[in-house]
Amino acid sequence: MGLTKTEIFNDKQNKLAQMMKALAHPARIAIIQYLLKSQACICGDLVEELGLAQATISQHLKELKNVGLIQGTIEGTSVCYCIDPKVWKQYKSAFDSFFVPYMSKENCC
Amino acid sequence: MGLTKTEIFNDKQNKLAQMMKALAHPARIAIIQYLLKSQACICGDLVEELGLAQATISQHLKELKNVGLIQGTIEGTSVCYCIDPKVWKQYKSAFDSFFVPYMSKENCC
DNA sequence: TTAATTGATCGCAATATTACAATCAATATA
DNA sequence: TATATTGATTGTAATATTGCGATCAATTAA
Repeated sequence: MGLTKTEIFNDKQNKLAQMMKALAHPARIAIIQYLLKSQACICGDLVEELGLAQATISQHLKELKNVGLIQGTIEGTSVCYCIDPKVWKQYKSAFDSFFVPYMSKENCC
Repeated sequence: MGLTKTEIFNDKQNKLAQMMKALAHPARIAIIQYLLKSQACICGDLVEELGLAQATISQHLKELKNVGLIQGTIEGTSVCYCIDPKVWKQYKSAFDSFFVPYMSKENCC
């Protein structure tokens, strides 16, 4: 156990859940917000910005990279990270189509 | 360890991460989608709909209840669940304001 | 070449999550 | 009242996540 039964759900559900999971941590939210704001590419001064150890930040960056949300390019000894606009747009539209408006019927709970 | 350092992030970041986490499982995505579609309140025929054990569904429902996304009202022996439109709207707008459009600069990664 | 800087990776410890069988509590039916 | 039905809760096992120190690899500077 401890393992999600992905096989009983459809692709969209699994993908959306994975997207949510990628952002289900304040550090990763903060990283994305930082990259959104400082449009220009940012290397690991995220370590200073957020108050987490370098190894921890590196791990969160890896997770964001794994889902394709960010890219990193090596620049000398440092690595420049930035958001992948294409994937970001995919996320945006996936979330948009999930969050349809909801009106409860009167006869409800 | 194994514990998220919430104190170093701001309220919005923590809250948004928590919202993402609440939906970071295909079963909970499926439950919400089911409740969105069958506007009318639905009890635990979710157990039949999804292929998970009753105890597991109950646990996922509890998590969705904990964040306020759904409500349950007892109706005889069964419990009727439905989405809380107010909270749903809050989620919608929180996600909307996070997913701002992103244009990468040319000089970027 | 040697030393410094940067960031990835490994290994560990602590906690969280997922899933389920078994059981419990409450209501409904016979 | 006795039995069924429904769904919550408990306990347990397996796996995942979070965080960090230590180390490693690559590049840069001296």
